[in-house]
Amino acid sequence: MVRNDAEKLPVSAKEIPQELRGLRMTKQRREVYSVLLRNRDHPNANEIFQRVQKGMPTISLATVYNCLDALVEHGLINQVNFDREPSRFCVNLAPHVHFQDKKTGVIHDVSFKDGCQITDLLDLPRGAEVSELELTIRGFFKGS
Amino acid sequence: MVRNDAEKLPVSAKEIPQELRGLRMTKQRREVYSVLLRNRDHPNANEIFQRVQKGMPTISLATVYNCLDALVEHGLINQVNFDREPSRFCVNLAPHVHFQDKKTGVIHDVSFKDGCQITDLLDLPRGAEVSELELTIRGFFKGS
DNA sequence: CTGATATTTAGAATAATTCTAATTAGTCCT
DNA sequence: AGGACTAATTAGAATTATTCTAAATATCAG
Repeated sequence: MVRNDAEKLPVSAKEIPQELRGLRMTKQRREVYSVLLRNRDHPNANEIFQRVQKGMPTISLATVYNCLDALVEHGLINQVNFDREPSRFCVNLAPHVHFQDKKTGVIHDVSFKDGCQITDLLDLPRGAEVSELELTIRGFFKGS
Repeated sequence: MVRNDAEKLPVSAKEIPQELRGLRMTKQRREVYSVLLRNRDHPNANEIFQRVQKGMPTISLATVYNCLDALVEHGLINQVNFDREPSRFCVNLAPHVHFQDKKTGVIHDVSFKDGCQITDLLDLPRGAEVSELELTIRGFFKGS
């Protein structure tokens, strides 16, 4: 699910304060979060674990999962699922969806054209109120 | 991923021919498929297994997975993923997306308003050609 | 019928994630 | 600062959906 959020993001580890949205920024959470800020390629938990280990060799994979959960819970990151692949994580809080290049596996953030609401296109059942929406797209790049 | 497909569906087991879209209809595949036709509540593999077992007590869970794979491969059913929950399966081949009621867990098929293309609303990267698209929505029903 | 191929089966294996219980770190008093 | 609470981290075990393996069975082509 992707949230709509106008708040300014830290761009580097140094800008991450002691506490963010009520979440205590422990050393481990800061490290996980800053790995996501540094390289926005939608890594999965294991990839994040490997990257964090470089600067913090004693961290455990369980902690990475705990940190990711906490960051997701507090709305600092989004969890992205493509089918049943391992979940990926994303710091982009602006409303967007995901396009995966089937050739390279690379995931692109895709934003909405101005003033567009996906739900306007749908025949939602009467009375249905949307609280989470996830759109994932796969495809190729023309002539590649 | 949900396909666009105007072909008429069998409504019951009796109508399922020997072969469908090049897929040999073995006893097990027919049974799995007819369970999906009978009760269109988006069951997962294990639920399908339990239902099929009633009429075919010797079937194995691995076979249910094999049959579901074959049916998906041949475009007879769709696989539906909500986050990291077990995959669910759906015989509705018309273009549609899924809305899950967070209160009851019930999944509703949601169709598009006439002439609407989701991808028209998106700023897709230059040259991107969509081949699969999955949209899942969760929410509540007003006043419930 | 006979051999070739495809499917089914039971059970083991895999892999992402979660859980458990013990340790460590951080916070809040006074 | 010291002591008591609480929260977070850790290693490793457990869980669970799914896939794999190898043997048995069914189906098809000639």
